[in-house]
This record gives sequence, C-alpha cells and structure tokens, in this order.
Amino acid sequence: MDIDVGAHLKAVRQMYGLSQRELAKRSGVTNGLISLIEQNRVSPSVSSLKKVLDGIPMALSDFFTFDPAGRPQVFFAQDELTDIGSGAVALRLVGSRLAKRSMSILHERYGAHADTGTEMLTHNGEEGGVVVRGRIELTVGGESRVLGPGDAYYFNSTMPHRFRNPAREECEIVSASSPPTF
Amino acid sequence: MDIDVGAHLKAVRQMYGLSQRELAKRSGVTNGLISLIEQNRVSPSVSSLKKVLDGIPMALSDFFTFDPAGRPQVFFAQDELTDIGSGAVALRLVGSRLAKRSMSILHERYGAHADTGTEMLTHNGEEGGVVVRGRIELTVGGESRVLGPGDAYYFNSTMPHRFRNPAREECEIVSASSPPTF
DNA sequence: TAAAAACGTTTAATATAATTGACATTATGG
DNA sequence: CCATAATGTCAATTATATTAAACGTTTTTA
Repeated sequence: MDIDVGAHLKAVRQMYGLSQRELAKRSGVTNGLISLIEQNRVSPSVSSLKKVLDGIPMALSDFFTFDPAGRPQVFFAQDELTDIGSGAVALRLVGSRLAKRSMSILHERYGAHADTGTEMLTHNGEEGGVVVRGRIELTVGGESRVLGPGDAYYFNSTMPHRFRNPAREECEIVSASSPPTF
Repeated sequence: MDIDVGAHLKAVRQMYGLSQRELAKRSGVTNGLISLIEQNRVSPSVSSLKKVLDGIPMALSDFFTFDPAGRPQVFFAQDELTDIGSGAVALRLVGSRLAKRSMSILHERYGAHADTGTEMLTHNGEEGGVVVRGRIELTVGGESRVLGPGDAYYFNSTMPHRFRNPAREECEIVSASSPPTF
C-alpha cells in the first residue's frame, strides 16, 4: 500500500481548487517543481513537500494519512458489526474488517472477572474509551484504577496496559484506537 | 508545530535499538546519509525517507504522526473530562484538550430533538461511534438512517453529515474521530 | 593493553532535486 | 477573430541530496 505522492498531491491540490501556479505562489516553490512532483519525475525533499503543503494548507501527517479518493461510503448499523472475541471478552468492531480505516472503534463486553491477561499489552498508537456499564480495572504503566459508568481513559498504547473486570457484573465499554488494532 | 525530522528519525531509530549502520543496511541507503539526515544537514527526499523507514519498519504516515517522546501518561476518570457543548448537544472530550492526540473521543448527549443543524458538517478524516442509549438519526451523503442502542456507524468525514435526535428521549453516543476534531 | 570492531562524522564525487525561462495548448475578453 | 492571460510541460542550469571512502572516537575482546 504505497502512496503515489504525485497523484496524491494533484488530487489534493485540485480538491482545493488551486492551479499549479497558484499553489506555487502561495507555497514559495516554482510551478515547474509542482509539475514534476505530480508526474513523479522527482521525489521531493520533505522540506519542499512541506512548503508546498503549507500553501494549501495541509500538514504532512494529514497528507500521508488522508485519502482524497473519497473511499466508498461506510455506514452501517448493528447488522454490520463484526464479532471478534467470543470468550470472556466479547469485541464488536465498528466497520468492516477489510476496509482501510484510521481507527478501530470497538464495543467491548467483559464477562464476570474477565481479564486481558497478566501479560501486559503494548503496541504503537493511542487508545481511549468510555465505560458505559459495570466496572473495569485499568492498569497502565504500573498504576491501577477502577473505572465505573461515565468514567473514561486515554493513554499511549506503547505503555504496558491491562484490562480486568473485578466484579461479577458484566462490563461494557466503547473504545477507540489509532492506528487501528483490528 | 513543525516536526524536527532529524531528531525524530534519531528518536525512532534508537527506540528500535538500531545503529545508523544497521538501519542503513536494512534500508538500502548509506549510513552517512542517515547521519546527515539526523543532523538536519539535508532534507531527505520522501523516497529515501521511505527507504529508511522501511528498514525499521515504519510507514510514512506513522512517522509524521507518531510521537516518540513518549508523551506524559494520560490516564484519568470522570473528573478529567472536558465539557464542550452545553446546549441541546452536550459533548465530553476524553482527555486533555491541550495534549496532542491522534483522536478525539467524545461522550455525546443529545437532548430532545437536538440537531447539529441543517448546515451539513464536513471535515477531514474519519469518524465512528456506538449508540449507547436512545435513538439518533444519522444522515451521511444524502442517506438517512435511525440508529438505536447497540447500533453503530463509521464514515469518511469529508462526506456531508448531520446528527439529529428524532425523539423526546435523550440520546447517548460514544464516538471517535481521527484526526482529532477537538 | 593492544587489536579489532563498532559507533557517528566528515569530505569529495556523483546523482538528483529545484530553478529559470521558454514552449505549446486551452480558455477569456475586447 | 485576434489578443491576452491562463493552464501544464519541458530543457538547461543551478542547488542540493546521496554515495563512497575515509576519519577520529569509543567499546569489545583477546
């Protein structure tokens, strides 16, 4: 899944209704360079690509994550949810598992005393969520805390973390992680 | 908020325990180039930066969004939530409004017949959510649908969209959007 | 303690990005 | 219908990224 920088820039530029020369003037590079970049005849330095994007304006991070093609509409209700886990922890992924997404949104249910395990989880990105029902014990970076309905959390997923339901009552959470974990 | 490419690459490389020469060998560029990039004595072309990142491996989009500094732990409960809207639509942002995040996670409450307005919303990125309580009418790209508890949605935010509570009963949603809208 | 290997840095040669100024083509206006 | 300005492209020059091979320093190992 390699991004086509040239086509990408062209699409973004046109989406903003700018000509190569207009964008050149606004960004401080020459129109010729923009032409060459869009034809993939050169691979711009990140400094000049940044200049160009400043003229739009758009951040580098957005340029590399944004999909100008306008991916096909995803829009569904309960029937389109994907069940992932079936044990003590039940996960329902919002959205197709195949489609490219920038987040994973999950509807999680922790059965009585369910636990993600003593082996701490760690991965790139960030995650957060809101407790809808029941109680959950969240351990992040050595610190533990029990959250109830209406409570919420947000942390960097590179820090070792673990979820555990301390009660007999089922616990329900809506969470999101970026980049997607599913 | 301009990213320091050199320092950033160095931080990422060291985080993966790679020396300049190791990374050079794995990525197919010279160690000298990596040294120059890390000192910001050159601004790499995106093609060579991509080569370098492939050796880690890390995607360009992650490189420009990822914060290697290991931002201070964010981890809080109800007391740390930020109230944004106060009218018919009440929004609670999960996490500090100041901190750099890759997502906005919101706990939303729509009062009786609350509406985001006839002026359709449109912005970059993607968003999705799960309906926790009540009912919400979601219109995306001309198509409307009423969602109830357990139902969920996910769509590209560039498509014009609108939320409306068709009932007298309050509606509660947990949503996420990336990049962050708050 | 010396030899060897690894580390990041630097310099000169080379490859490539970026500018400049012109070109052909298509739209805009008098 | 011609003139004028806009569009994107291209060739030659200039600026800069990238390579290859060396350097000095630190760490490893015998």
